[in-house]
Amino acid sequence: MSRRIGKKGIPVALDALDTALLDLLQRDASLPVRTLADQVGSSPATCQRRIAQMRESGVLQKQVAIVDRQLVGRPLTVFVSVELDKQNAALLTQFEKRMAAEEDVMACYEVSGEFDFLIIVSAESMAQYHAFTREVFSSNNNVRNFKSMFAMNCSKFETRVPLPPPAGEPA
Amino acid sequence: MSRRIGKKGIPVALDALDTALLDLLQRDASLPVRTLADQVGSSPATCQRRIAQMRESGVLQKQVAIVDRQLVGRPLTVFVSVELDKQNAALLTQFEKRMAAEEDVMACYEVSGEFDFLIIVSAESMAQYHAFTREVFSSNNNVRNFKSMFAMNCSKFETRVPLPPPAGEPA
DNA sequence: TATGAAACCTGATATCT
DNA sequence: AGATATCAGGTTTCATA
Repeated sequence: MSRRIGKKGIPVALDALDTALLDLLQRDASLPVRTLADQVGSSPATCQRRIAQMRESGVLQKQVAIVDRQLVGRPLTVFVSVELDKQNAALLTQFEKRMAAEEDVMACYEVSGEFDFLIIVSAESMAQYHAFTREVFSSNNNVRNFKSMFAMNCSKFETRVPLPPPAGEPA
Repeated sequence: MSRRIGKKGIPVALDALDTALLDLLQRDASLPVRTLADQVGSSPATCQRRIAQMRESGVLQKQVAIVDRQLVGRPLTVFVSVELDKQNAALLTQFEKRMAAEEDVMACYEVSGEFDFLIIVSAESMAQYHAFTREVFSSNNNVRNFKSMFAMNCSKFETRVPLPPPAGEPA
C-alpha cells in the first residue's frame, strides 16, 4: 500500500488513539480535551499532542460551525451538471478557479460519466439561483451546457467520515 | 416573507451581529470568544449570549472537525442517482431511513428530475464501494436502478454558507 | 522517545451595574 | 449590553518508563 503523505511532507500514520480522537472530534469539535482523554483512555497532554500533530500533518483540516441552511435563509440546494466545450487542462483549471471564487458554490467535483463537473450550489431563492446561472454558466463561453437538479428534501447531511481501523503496522 | 421558526418553536431573527458571528464561526469554530468580540466590535459577554441563543434556536447546529478524506483512507467520493420502483410516502421514508443508517452515506437528497434520490457516498476503495452497492442497492427490492458517478477530483469542498444581510427589520 | 501528572495561565461563564 | 470576578479548560513543564 502507498504510504500517505500529508502537508509539508509529513507522513501520516494514524494509530488507534488518533482515529479514536478524530472520530470524536468529527462528531463534536467543542469537546474539552479532558473529556476526550477520558473517552479514549489517555491523558489530556497526550491527546493534545496527537491533535496538534494531526493538525500539522493536515489530517485534521479545521473545525467549523455547521448552520441550519433553512433557518439562515439558504433553503435551496441545487446540483448542477456541467459539460464543457473544450477540456484541455488549462480550461479545466480555469473553470475550477471560477467555481472556487463563487461563494454560492459549495462543492465542485470533476466526475466520470456523461458530463464533466458536478457542482453543488446553495441559493437564497429560485430568482437568485437563476441570476447565478446566468452570470456563471450562461455567460461562460466554454460551458457547452448545464442541467440543474433541485433538492426537494435533504434527509441526511453528514460531514463525518467513518474511519477505517489503523492499517496493520509493520511487526 | 414567512417568518422562520427554529428548534422548540423559537423564532429566528438574525441581526448584523449574529450573522457576523456565524460567518466567523463557519470559517473557524475554534476562535476564542474574545477574538470574535474584537472582530465584530462587541464584548465577549454579548457574543457568548448570541452564540448560546443561536445554539438554542438551532441556527447553529454544531461544530465539527473536518478531516482530509484522502489522508484518512477515504479517497473515493461517489454520487449515486437512485430510481425507486414505487414512490409512496412510506417507501420513500423507508429508503431514507436506510440511507441514514449507512455510515458510508454522507448525504441523501430527494431531487427533481429523471431519478428520485441523489446519494453521496464516501468509500475506502472501489472494492469496498462495490460491496456497498450490492448490499444497499442491489438487494433492495424497491430500487429500480442506480447509477454511480465517480469523483475524479474535488477542487472545492466548503461547509460555509454565505449569509444574506439581515432581512429589513420592521421600523 | 512518548507518556502522564501537576502547575500555570488563558479563556469561558455568571453576576452585577 | 458591557465590565468584572470566578472557575473551568487549555497549555507547558517536568519527571518517568
